[in-house]
Amino acid sequence: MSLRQKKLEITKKEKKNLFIISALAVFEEKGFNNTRVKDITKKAKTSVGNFYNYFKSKEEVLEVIMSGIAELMISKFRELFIYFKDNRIPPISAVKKLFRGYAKMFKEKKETFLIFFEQMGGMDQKYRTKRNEIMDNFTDEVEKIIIKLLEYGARIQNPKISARVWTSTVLGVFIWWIRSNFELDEEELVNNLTAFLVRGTMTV
Amino acid sequence: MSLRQKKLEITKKEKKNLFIISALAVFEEKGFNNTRVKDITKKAKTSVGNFYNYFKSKEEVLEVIMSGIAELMISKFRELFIYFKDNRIPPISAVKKLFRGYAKMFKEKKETFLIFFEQMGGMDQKYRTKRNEIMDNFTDEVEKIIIKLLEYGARIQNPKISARVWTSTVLGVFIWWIRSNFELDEEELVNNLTAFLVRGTMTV
Amino acid sequence: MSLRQKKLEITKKEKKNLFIISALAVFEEKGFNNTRVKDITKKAKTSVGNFYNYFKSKEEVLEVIMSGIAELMISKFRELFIYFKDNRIPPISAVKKLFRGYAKMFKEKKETFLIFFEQMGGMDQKYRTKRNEIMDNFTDEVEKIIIKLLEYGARIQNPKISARVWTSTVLGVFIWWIRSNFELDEEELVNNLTAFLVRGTMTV
Amino acid sequence: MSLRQKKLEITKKEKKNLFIISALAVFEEKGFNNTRVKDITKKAKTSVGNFYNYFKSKEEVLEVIMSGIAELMISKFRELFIYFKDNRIPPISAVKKLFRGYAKMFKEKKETFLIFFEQMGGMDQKYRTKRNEIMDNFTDEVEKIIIKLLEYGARIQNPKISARVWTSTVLGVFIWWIRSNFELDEEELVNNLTAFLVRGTMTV
DNA sequence: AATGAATGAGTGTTCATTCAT
DNA sequence: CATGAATGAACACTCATTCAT
Repeated sequence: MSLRQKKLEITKKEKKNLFIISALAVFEEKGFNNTRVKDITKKAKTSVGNFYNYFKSKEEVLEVIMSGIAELMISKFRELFIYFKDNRIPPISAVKKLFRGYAKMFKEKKETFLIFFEQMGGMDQKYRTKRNEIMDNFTDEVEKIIIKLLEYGARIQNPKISARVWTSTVLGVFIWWIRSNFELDEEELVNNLTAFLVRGTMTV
Repeated sequence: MSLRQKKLEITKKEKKNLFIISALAVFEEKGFNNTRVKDITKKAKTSVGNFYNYFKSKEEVLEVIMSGIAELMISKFRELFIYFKDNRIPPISAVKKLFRGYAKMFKEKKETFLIFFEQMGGMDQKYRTKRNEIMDNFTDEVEKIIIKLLEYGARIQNPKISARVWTSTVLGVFIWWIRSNFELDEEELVNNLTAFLVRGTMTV
Repeated sequence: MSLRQKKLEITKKEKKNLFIISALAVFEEKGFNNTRVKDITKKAKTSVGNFYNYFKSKEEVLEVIMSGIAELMISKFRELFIYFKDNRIPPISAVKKLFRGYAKMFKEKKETFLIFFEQMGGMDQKYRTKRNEIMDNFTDEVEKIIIKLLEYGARIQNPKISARVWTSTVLGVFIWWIRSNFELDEEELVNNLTAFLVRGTMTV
Repeated sequence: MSLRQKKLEITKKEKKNLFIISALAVFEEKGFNNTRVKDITKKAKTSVGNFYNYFKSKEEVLEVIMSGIAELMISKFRELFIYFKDNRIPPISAVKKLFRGYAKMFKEKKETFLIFFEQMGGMDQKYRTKRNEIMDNFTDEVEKIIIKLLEYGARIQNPKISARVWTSTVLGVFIWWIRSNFELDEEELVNNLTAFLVRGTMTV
């Protein structure tokens, strides 16, 4: 690949990204179904036709966004799960660190998460299935935390249910936090969530 | 009003209900945006035109459904909150009774709740706002439980956040339960949820 | 035909007439195309279905109305043309008498005439043709006046054109009179119209 | 604005005009209400969707046409009224010149005028009101002729009525002329009309 | 690559007419 | 005769996608 080609490649990627960012903003405002391709291109300050030089359909943008989410949620998790492996960090602190990492991520990608959690269900079967898959995968990962916690306390709950509770709680609370425009102090939120989930899961 | 008119009135209400039930089933399957009025009338075994004798638009059915949900969630809550006022019932039992009541309701109205939680966000601003209002109202009610619980234990959490945690957890878990086709045993779900939330909220 | 049958016949005719009157009122207000059968039956205080016991279509009412107009215009003309045959009445007075008769008729049947002149053209080919036929027939009759007048003065105009001028003028002015809600005094209108048309047609 | 943009601008105006011309032809044939947007685009050899790149509704084409008419009638009048101001031209000749100008205009814009006079009444309240306004404005202008004529003869008529008579007569006769497919010789029509109206209005 | 006019299948809604009661 | 719910064909308008420039 020549230097010239590489440059073009980069510009192309940047342009594609611009479309994604524009799409996210509009989807968030109007919802996927009520967003016109023209709305996206207007925000990206280009023409409708040009959009189709980068994506083969309106749905494709969404798919790109969604794949990003799926990957992000899992990779972030793995990145943060490392704290649980470090025996010098008590598990509660590890949970806190994990939640702090997630809080940061939600803050940065708020539109993406809003679309994922609020809108994806309203699309069609295909997306609902995809969404549930992503949630299930995430719940599987979360189960690892539960198991780690159990090494420190007596289990009293079905770990599957616990994991589901964690997922529902964390995501539900973070989404509410986004919607409230991050009104509540991040540290307070993280502390409460940690205390709540850890205490709910463990017993003395 | 004559007897004949009364009868007609009843039939009309039943017919309207049939449309609502049919609409619910199709919305759940295809999503609101991908549902054609024809799909609804086909399921109701009648003609497209006739639909418009009962509703002035496709959106109106949704609005009727949504108003029903809002009312149902709150009225059910008030009906079940009575247990907290009876001093002979320990609060944990009261919570369990409440969850049992909700489990029953979610089971009966599963399509309605799926549409409410999964699809309403994907529609437009109007519906998102409405959904958030309903959730906020519900959270306000839930706060009453938290306050009741606090009479029995030491508060360690912001009750607003606690209420939000309860709402997110309960709804998230029940929706998952619906989607899993009620795989998990109801009693186990109720017990786990209760233990989790009560323990998470209270401290000895 | 038995007495009972005769009575029924009468009631039927009256009912039909009620529909026609109601239709006229609504057509005049909303225009034929924007009138719903329901509007007509509402005004007639009966049900949609019942309308079809008397007319086989919405168009049929219009046709009945139009036939009435055609007949009325010509029969009125013949009734009033009698003055021209009475040699004791000077032609100018005869014209005045004719216009007075027409003024009365337009006043009584204002809705009918408004529909005929203002709306019939906007319907389809069929009605435009019908309307033109009616106008042409009427113009043919009017030519008889021109000819009578010519016996009293020198002709300077093509009598076909004169007749057309008379028709256009008389109908145009009367329609304007109806629309202005008969603001102008009837006698003044008749006098002016007469002076105008007679003088325009005749020469000393 | 670049050269390219200017060219596009011109093409766009031409295209819009093509739609108007096509619409006129179809409206005239089928009537506004019986014209399908598809009929218009078929005549313009383009697609339904494209129509909506130029007009926001079927009604808008009509409105554009109507505004054109209103303007045309008045501007033509003002253009031709100049003859009345030139004292070397006798008023009868001025009237003739004016009618000649109108005859030409009616010939060129026959579809437009047919739609205006024959169909506009059958639409709804809005259009009837608009039509009457246009007619009233025109009648106001016509009154100026009457007043000019009065400088040459004795007034015997209410000038308001006279103006209305002129409007009704001229328009009625010209419309009939259009419908008869311009059978009658233009010069004869103009002469007759002039003689008729001038003589009807003036007195020795 | 960029533009925006052109395409046309698709959908909510209306309403004349029918029909069971 | 009367009622008004039921029918379904018809139509205005939308918008993702294509294509000529």
